Amino acid sequence: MIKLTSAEENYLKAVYHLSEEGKKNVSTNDISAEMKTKPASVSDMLRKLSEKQVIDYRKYYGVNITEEGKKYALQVIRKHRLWEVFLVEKLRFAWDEVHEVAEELEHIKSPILIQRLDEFLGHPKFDPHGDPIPDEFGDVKARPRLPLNELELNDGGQIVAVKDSSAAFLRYLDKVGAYIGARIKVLDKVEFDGSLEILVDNKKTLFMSKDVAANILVLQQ
Amino acid sequence: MIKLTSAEENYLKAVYHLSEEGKKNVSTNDISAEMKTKPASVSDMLRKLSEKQVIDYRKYYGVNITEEGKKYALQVIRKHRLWEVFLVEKLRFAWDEVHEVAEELEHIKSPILIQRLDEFLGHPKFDPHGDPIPDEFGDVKARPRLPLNELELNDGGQIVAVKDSSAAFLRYLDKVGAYIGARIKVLDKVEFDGSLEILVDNKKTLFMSKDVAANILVLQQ
DNA sequence: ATATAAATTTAGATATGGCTAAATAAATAT
DNA sequence: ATATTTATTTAGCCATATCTAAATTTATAT
Ligand SMILES: [Mn+2]
Ligand SMILES: [Mn+2]
Ligand SMILES: [Mn+2]
Ligand SMILES: [Mn+2]
Repeated sequence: MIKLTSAEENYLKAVYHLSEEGKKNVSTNDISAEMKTKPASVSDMLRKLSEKQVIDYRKYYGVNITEEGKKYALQVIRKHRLWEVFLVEKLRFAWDEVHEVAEELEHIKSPILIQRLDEFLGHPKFDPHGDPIPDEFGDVKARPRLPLNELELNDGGQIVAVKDSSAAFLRYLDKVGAYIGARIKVLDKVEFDGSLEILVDNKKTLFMSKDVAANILVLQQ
Repeated sequence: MIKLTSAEENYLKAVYHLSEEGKKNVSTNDISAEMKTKPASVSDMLRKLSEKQVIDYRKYYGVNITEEGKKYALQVIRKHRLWEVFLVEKLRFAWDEVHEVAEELEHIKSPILIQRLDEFLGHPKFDPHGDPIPDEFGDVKARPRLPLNELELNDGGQIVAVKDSSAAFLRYLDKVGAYIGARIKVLDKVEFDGSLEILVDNKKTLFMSKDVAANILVLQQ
């Protein structure tokens, strides 16, 4: 069992997330952008992660996460999302306030702590942003979901997650009344700029840009 | 508002605790023992804490915590003890399992987190080891308490805290059935070695060494 | 095919926090 | 009063994690 520092865990998580977005060889620059550090720092870290065999690294050609690496990444993600649930469900945090704190809490090293927290929360399956919580073995129950902007005219569905978890985006959703669980229907798609008119809960309509819609994930129904 | 690193917070807490034990000028070696680091590392850290004005430091003559330093130390202690309560009350940790995890959790930086945690726990006044939890202003409600070995023959009282919070000591107390809240009475004091015979909850008697008794704090009644 | 641009890595610096060994100051004993 | 012991500090080293600037490799355009 290798040990990872908090910084290593953060980088590994970034590599995992970027890998999930389809990319085969995750690039130094992509990681640098994700981590808000300089490419030079990334190169250094990749060497370390490679030595610990949680990533496959070929200089100049990007990295791929290993099976072993995935396990570690998924445990950190599990902790992150369980803590987010705790903050929202038990401490009445808003969903736009949890990310940064969870970013710290996810590094607390205590197997019993996370097991008990999971129990205490009633084994939640999704975090406040609709993202699935891996189980203790790293298994993830993925729901089929697609960006709202990819729905066709008159398609209906339910908001199940957000892609962007930034406070700015989440507060915007709060303001316009979009939330996880909301039933939606596409009333109009503007050809010119891809913006949409959406019916929410059969009650009110909502106009949103394509950019906003692309960050709202729906289960088509 | 200065910022302290986790390491600085740990050292400052150590200085605070040693100061509370009466000592005027806390020595480098005492801190070194408390922190389980080498005296050379302590000297280095004292310079840093002194620059941040949370301690008064005169080389070779030991340190004293400043008023400003006390405030910071008490906030870390507050967080430590609140997390301990959380672990025991909500996550069913045993009182001998919480210290190390709280040692990490106490460094999470989020004012709202600790305020909400306090609320969630119902504003507890004492931690699982009977130690008082400072309020948000750093005020501590101290209970009068003295080591059990200082009680006289036939004196009675109630266990209100433990001095040593090590797992070994706490598990020993569990084993013999001593706990916080227990009513006790001194049935015998052995002159030879200072060991005691104690009546617990008017039910069973208990023999303990002077060393053990010195780490049990009672409210005399 | 070569020149240029972009991406990436390396080199060298800084900051934190730890260590050992050597130097120095203070305390103690003769 | 001086020598010895103990406590403390300083110097120099290592590891982690970041940075900037320079070097190098790969990709792109002409
Ligand atoms: Mn993190
Ligand atoms: Mn989330
Ligand atoms: Mn700590
Ligand atoms: Mn405690």
